[in-house]
Amino acid sequence: MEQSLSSIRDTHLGRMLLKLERQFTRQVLEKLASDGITGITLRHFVVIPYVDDKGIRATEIARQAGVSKQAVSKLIDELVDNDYLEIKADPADKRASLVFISEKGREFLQLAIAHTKNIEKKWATKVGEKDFATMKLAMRKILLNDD
Amino acid sequence: MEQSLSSIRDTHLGRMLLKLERQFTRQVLEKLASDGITGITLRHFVVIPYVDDKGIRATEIARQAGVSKQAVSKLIDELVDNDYLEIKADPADKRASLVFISEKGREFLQLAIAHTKNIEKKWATKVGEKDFATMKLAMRKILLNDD
DNA sequence: CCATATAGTCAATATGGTTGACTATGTGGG
DNA sequence: CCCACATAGTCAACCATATTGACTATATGG
Repeated sequence: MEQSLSSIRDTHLGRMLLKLERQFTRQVLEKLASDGITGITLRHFVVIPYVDDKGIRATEIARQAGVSKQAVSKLIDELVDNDYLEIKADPADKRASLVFISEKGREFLQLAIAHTKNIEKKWATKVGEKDFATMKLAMRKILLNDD
Repeated sequence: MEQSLSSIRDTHLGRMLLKLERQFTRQVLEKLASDGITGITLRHFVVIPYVDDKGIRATEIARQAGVSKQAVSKLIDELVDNDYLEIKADPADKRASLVFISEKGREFLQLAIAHTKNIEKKWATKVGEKDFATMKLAMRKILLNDD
């Protein structure tokens, strides 16, 4: 039993995933904070990756991201309040708005991507480039076709 | 920019970690639910791995797990209510209680460990045993010595 | 034996999400 | 043409999970 408990504590995959995610998130946010980026957290990345230059509806983001439209609506509001996104009326549908990324949003994205890559690089150094690449590929494969 | 956005969407490490963790958690909980296990969720695993046969104090779990003692206290209460844990007065300190795992708790643990291993096995099959092992080892290494 | 630290609880608050009800607008079939 | 029904988005209520602060009871070292 002791054996079982300690094996859960040390190598339980679920907890490792959780801890790594928190660590990664925290480090990215710290870097962004030191750039003076405010009013944004990583939860906003539920929305951001779905925004493109053609404009997208809140409902569409909600559907694709798998969260409620109310949650997406709130995230968009916050991002608009901080000038990272812009919304325009959808000419094709008076009920809808289209979400676009702003200039400030693009700048923020460049920073976020750079920090993300730096932290990945740091981690890659810890475990070796090759094994790190294997790890990421394995993760992607699992996500690609798991029930 | 499109390139950047889509690269974030598809391979951003933070989101992969988050999604994998949720997927793993959900699957374990589904399995446990189909065993008739109730009143327990994976957040209780913040507490469970620290319980051993010698008994442990709530405060000590909180310290080691890095969460508030209030949060741990609530988790323990729930686990005790559902008979997965037992608490006894600490003979050495009248302020304190010691947390032990119950018989029901041991049975639950066996199931949880089995399901965890099965899901890991399923994932290992998807990416290959060798790469899966590399992935887990890499994750452990990163957790071991990251700031 | 008192000053201070510690174990644990209760309450208030923060955060981040959900579901439900609603308004306004769009759309397809009689 | 228009009505029934679907859809975009908002507002409000609620829920889950954690935090911090204030408190009580007990321990302990100078």
